Amino acid sequence: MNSESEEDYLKALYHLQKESDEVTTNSIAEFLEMKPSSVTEMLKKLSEKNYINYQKYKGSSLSKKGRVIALKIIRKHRLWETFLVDKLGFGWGQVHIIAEQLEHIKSEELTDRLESFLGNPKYDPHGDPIPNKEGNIEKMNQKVLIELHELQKGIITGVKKGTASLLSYLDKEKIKLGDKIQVLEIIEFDGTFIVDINGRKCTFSEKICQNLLLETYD
Amino acid sequence: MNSESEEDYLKALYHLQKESDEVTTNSIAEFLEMKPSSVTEMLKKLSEKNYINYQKYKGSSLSKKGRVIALKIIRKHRLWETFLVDKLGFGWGQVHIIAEQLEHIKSEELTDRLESFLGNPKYDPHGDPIPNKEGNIEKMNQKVLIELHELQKGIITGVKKGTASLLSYLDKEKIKLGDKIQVLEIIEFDGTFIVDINGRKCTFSEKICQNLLLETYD
DNA sequence: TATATTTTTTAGATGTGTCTAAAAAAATAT
DNA sequence: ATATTTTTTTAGACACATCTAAAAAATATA
Repeated sequence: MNSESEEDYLKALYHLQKESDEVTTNSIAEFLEMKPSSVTEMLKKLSEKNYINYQKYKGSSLSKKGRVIALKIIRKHRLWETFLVDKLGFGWGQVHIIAEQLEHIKSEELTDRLESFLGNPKYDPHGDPIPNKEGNIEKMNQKVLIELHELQKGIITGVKKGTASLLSYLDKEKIKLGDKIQVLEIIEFDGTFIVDINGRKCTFSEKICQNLLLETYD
Repeated sequence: MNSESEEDYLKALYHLQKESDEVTTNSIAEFLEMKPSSVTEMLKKLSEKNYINYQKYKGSSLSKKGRVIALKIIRKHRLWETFLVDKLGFGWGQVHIIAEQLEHIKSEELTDRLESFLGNPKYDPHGDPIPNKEGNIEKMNQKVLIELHELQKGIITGVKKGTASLLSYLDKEKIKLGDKIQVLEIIEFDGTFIVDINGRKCTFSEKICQNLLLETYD
């Protein structure tokens, strides 16, 4: 049986791994809002359990076993989000925190029954694919920043074709591929996005938002 | 914010208090399957937080504040049980363990939405009353042992009128009012109940079951 | 390449909730 | 009324997951 903490780390690994195959200790720490030393501790434990491949000072990555566990958590998260929105009438922005608790409830039968109660949905309310019982998931779907709603989170994965200049702008602003981003506010008047990047507040024009690609996560 | 552990203790206090007003440290330990020393520790903490009245070597009892918290947990537990049975098609015996996890999910809005999604039920699938948002609950409903189903749990609260002799029988068997009981198996052939009392296996004839009163709990 | 900086790990501390063993208080029996 | 037993508490230990501060390794820079 795995602790909630372990599950959170595996989920983090999964999301961060979509960006680059080897995940750094610091990026996990930042993602989970923890200190790198705490992450190291946990990485040792997860490695011990053969959930991840980890070598001191090198990065870490999920093992097959670890990925299956991560996908089971993500499956539960997305099913619960679907339940909260479809059945209980919650709004998009509200379901995150609650689903983060519900995803740790342990009962395979519960998950399966929930799935069929929801009509075997293929996508959650944000359009992200729901892994199946076996831990298979549709290829990740990249989104344009402008499609995100308030409070949604993602990882920067690239820019639209022909906008390399945007990359250099981001470079100047010390924003890199793989950075974690959360939409804080969308100004209705001009479509400006106020986002949080690595704890720093940033303002993006509508044009930037139309060209910045990211992978959302829950 | 209270920990799951604190919530479990308050809930235990609530259930045990239905039997006698002052609850002993040992009875809590037995109820929660923990060592008395651990219970003492927690009682000190809960007392510190003004959730219980506690005096060394005397018993403990819920404060008004503590009772409200306990009832909120019980409310959630019974709503989730209703969800599991009514919406997901679980059987009676299966929902306990799952609801014990779900009852700790923290979101008032979730609880309230769930309640209205379920059609504002007044009773859970076992017939136990569901406390309302304000923490009011219908007078506890005492049941006859024979009404219980397999795996259901209760606390012995008395015997039917005119069966004082049953009490002396129970006395001989070292079974007292306030003892925790769980139905392990019901023999269809003759209606015999095999139950667990304080970790000890016991067999009750149908006649005994018709006369033994208890308060069920989840 | 030598030095400085950043990243990662180690060492040791803390808080929570549990345990065991022993001491203290209360209840029971002689 | 005293001795015995039971209950409850205290004292000290441990596991878990976190932290801070310092050391070690890797990376970047001059």
